[in-house]
Amino acid sequence: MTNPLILKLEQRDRLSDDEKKVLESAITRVRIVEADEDIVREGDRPNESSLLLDGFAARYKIVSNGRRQISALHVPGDFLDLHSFLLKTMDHGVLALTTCRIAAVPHVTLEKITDEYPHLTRMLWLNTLIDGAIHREWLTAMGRLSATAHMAHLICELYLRLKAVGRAEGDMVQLPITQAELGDTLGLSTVHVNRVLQELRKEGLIRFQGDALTILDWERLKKVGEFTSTYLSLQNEDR
Amino acid sequence: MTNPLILKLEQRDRLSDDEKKVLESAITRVRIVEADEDIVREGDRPNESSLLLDGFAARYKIVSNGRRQISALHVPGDFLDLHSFLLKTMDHGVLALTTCRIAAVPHVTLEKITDEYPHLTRMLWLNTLIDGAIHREWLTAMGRLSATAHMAHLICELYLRLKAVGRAEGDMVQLPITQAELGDTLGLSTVHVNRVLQELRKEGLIRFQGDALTILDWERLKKVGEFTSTYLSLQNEDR
DNA sequence: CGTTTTTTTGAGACAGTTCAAGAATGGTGG
DNA sequence: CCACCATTCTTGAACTGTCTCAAAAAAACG
Repeated sequence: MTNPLILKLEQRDRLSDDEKKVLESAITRVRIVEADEDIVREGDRPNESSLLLDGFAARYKIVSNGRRQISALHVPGDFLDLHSFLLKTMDHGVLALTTCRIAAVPHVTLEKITDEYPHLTRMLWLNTLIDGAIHREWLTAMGRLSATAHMAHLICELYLRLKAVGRAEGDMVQLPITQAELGDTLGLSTVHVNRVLQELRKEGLIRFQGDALTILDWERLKKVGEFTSTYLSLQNEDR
Repeated sequence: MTNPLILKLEQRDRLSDDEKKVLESAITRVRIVEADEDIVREGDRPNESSLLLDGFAARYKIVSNGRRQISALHVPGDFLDLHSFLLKTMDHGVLALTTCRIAAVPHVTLEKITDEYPHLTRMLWLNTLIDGAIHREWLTAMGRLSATAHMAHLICELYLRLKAVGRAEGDMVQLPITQAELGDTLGLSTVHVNRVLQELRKEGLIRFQGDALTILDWERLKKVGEFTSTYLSLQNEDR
């Protein structure tokens, strides 16, 4: 099975065989993290970055009253904390939402890549820029969309991101995320998440039973969520 | 007057004289953009990135009902769209909030830097990573803090960012931003922004008359806004 | 100084929250 | 493979933070 990071990057630009080899060999070890365990903790100063090979993970912060905000949801092929290479101190924790298979890429290796492989460096930089673009999109959805639109938007995004790494089966994706976790992502209460999902179901836009999320009406879902995929940079071009 | 970008980066790591020279000479032209004008538009594919030398600017998106969300506020020394170097297509617009002095850095020059100056490349990458860290912090504030706490948080952040590029005079900074713009930043209505500001004033935390924002009680303001500055990466270390 | 923009105030409306409890699911050990 | 326990989902009802609309006061601008 091919490395989902390479799959992800090759969607955005061509990688040379040499670059792919460098990426493959950048991985020192692969570990398993069980659901609900921390992968990295806020305040940590990692000397390696974690690449998600399998499973779902989330970046999160806890605020004073114990409430939690998820600032990113991650699917296979995503780096969970590539930014710790240069930011040094983690400004948030990263949590496994399901059992996760995680590859470690030492920061010394990343430094070497920046010294010797300019194009590959740009591709890794791009990877973090896409994270940023998603953050901006979430900010807009959170600040200016209704709860229902926001949820529709998130579903559109996750569907496309999963599809882009080969994790969609037709209109269906496995999305093992609880409504409480969705609430922490959207900044909503669990109760309201439940009502919003019911609305999307009643409208015939999605089916969501167990972990199986099915898109029933893509066009209308996109419209409800005011979704345009530009920010995901799914275009292949010279970078 | 020294380039505020160099001031900003030197706060995070040492720059060699050579690197500083490269940065200085990366600028092709400087232009003035008047308040309320677009600096870059959503959908643009710029072949240069804009560096803010003077003034205030904002990244924003417009949603269907005409409402606007500001996803970033920029102060001198900030790149407004360094990410367009690799993302290619702008996923948001950038607007001048005041008269702005803007330097253009061609993408071909940035490409050359990534080819030849690894450490400088990492510093530019870092710059975009800090943008991302701010996005995450805003997401948390927006999703899980009260309007008052969110406002206090934003004020703490802007004060520190302005101070970091030498734009604070003691406890005071010039902040020429309207309450409507603050609302678009926080995801609030103008009316509510007004009430929240009154509360912060009544509590003796800030003074805000005209454009002059004064921090009257930093410790208490930080506490109200649940503010910790880690995410701004104000530490000088090897990157 | 008149005009526009921004700030401030009041009052009613509503989207989303909280609390509480019951129903459905899913995983686990015997 | 079933029975049990824990988690997750669902529902109802009261509550509240923030919004909307509208209009006056103040400030900024040319």
